Amino acid sequence: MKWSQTLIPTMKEIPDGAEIPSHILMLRAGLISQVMAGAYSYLPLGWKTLQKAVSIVREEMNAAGCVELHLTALCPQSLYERTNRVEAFGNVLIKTDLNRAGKKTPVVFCPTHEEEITDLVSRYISSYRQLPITLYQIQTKFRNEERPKFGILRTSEFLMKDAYSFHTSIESLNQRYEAMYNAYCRTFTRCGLPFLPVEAESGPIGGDASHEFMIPSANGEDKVVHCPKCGYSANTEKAEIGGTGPAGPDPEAVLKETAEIDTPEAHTIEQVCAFLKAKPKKLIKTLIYTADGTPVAVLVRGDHDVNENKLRRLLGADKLELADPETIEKVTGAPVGFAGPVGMAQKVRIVADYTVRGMSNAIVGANKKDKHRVNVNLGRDFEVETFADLRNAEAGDICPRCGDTMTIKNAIEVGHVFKLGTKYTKALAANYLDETGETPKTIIMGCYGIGVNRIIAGLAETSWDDSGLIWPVAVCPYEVNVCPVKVTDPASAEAAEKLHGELLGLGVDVILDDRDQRPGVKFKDSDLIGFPLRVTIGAKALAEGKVEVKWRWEKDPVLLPLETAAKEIAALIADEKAGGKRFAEAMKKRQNA
RNA sequence: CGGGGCGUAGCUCAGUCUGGCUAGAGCGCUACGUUCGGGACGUAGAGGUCGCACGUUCAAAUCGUGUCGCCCCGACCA
Repeated sequence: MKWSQTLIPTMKEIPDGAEIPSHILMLRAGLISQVMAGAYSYLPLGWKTLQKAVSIVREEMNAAGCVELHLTALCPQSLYERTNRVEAFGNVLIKTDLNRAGKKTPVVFCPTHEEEITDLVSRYISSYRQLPITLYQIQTKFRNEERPKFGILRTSEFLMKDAYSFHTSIESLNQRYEAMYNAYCRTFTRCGLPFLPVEAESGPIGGDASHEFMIPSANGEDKVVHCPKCGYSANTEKAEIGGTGPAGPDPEAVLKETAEIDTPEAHTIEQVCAFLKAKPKKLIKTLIYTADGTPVAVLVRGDHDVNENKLRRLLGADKLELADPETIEKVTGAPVGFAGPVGMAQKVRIVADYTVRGMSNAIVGANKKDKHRVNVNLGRDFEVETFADLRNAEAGDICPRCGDTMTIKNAIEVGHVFKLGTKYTKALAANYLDETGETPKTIIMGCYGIGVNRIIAGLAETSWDDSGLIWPVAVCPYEVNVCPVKVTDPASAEAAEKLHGELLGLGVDVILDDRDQRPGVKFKDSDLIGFPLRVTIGAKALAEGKVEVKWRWEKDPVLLPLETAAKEIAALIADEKAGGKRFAEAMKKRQNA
């Protein structure tokens, strides 16, 4: 490809509104262009890069024995009603009506495809002989994000590889799950991404049934808990906290007289702290939940957050939600914001996080409007039915596996593997007959997603320097940029054309910067876009029959003889494309620096 | 949905507080010339309903009300 014949609108300045590296650099390098909040067009360079990620994903899926198909992006809403997901998705689901002959058909833009694929399977698969099977597609997904942000990291329209496996047994599902897990590791490794598989909240089957693949990055929206010693990694919804916390309050602590005090208009932790000049750590947060309709009081330390998944498990509840204001008023006798555990045990069950056991002279709501109670102590002033790990993990918490201290870092989620069980197959009657040919059985299902755009965004977010982006050969706009310093010099132009042609013939993805621009402009653009390899053709070296070859992440070029340059470059590229070792090493160096 | 910020040339922005002549700069773009190994220079040009609507005023980019859009923080996120 010749530069002058494609569209590469690079920018010198930081576009208004872009704040994080991947967003700024992808816009500046002319890879993407914003259409509206949460929707970006892929320009030629961006599209090429994305397609390379798509190819790697496809190759690995095929190698793992998955079968590609293509479902529709539009789907009748009735299908989502059968799985109750119109309500579950709520505002995230983008709905519209098809108007045909004056009759309206409600349809949705698919935010995912469990419904469609399961419906398909229910119609075409009916025998154990057809199972197991794993079907996948690479499709645009639509989700009405309340707040799209960070360029292409969070958009309303995005490309997803979604795979679904169907089984007759848990063993078969487990096998497939492991195969997919490994395929994901290979995929992200090939893409040059520094990924971290973490345990995620598991589905109805329980156990280690779900993993997310994360790219550690300061601008990631998710938080992962990581133990540097044993490698335990989990997202914050899932992360267990080691140990059972303190056995009781500090024995040295002097238990003070409890008292009720006025705290007018202070109904948040923040307001109470400001009013009493106390730290959130001194407060016990009392939250009223309803578990399958029954109210329950949950206590955590003021600076902690309740983990609803842990709470749900402890209570064994199907439906768990924060109680509405009327229920809270009925249970506590006070408006929202003044709940406390004193005297509440008679009314509802009280459960508490382990940390609460170690608190003394705490501040709690007084169950009266505009009143709190200070110097409250466990055992003397209130009782708790059950202590458990009920909060989100924090940096410094104890690792549940090895007992060491854990850290927390931000990360971008690029993939998710999940054991679904029979949630959708049951709802959509996807059944099969086994060897006995008797009662139909429900198919067991797994699902596996990769956010393909996020592979690109993840690379752009983690791989750049002051001059611009730095792509690995496996995922890049063009592998080689042939850059004649002066196109008006016939010898240079001719040599560049020749090399460009030879590289094309050798299967190298090459672009020729044939623009009549000053060298500075061409070099800056080349670095900004981040082509892995640049071949500079200048008059001086050319006079000796040489060209300069430089990796984007290296400082100095290497001189190669023009006659053999094409072959040598093609070999270099093939080698780096297969292993990505040079890129990985350079990335490690940058991260350490 | 709450809080904050911003809409002026293709891009980045000044001008708005304190209303007033033909609305500006840099980059980019067009033409010509000089340049040519890390974002050159000169000359001449093209390019704007100042987001939109209504209002106040002799007069609105500037003031008021409304509305639309974009960005950030928070809430939400199978």
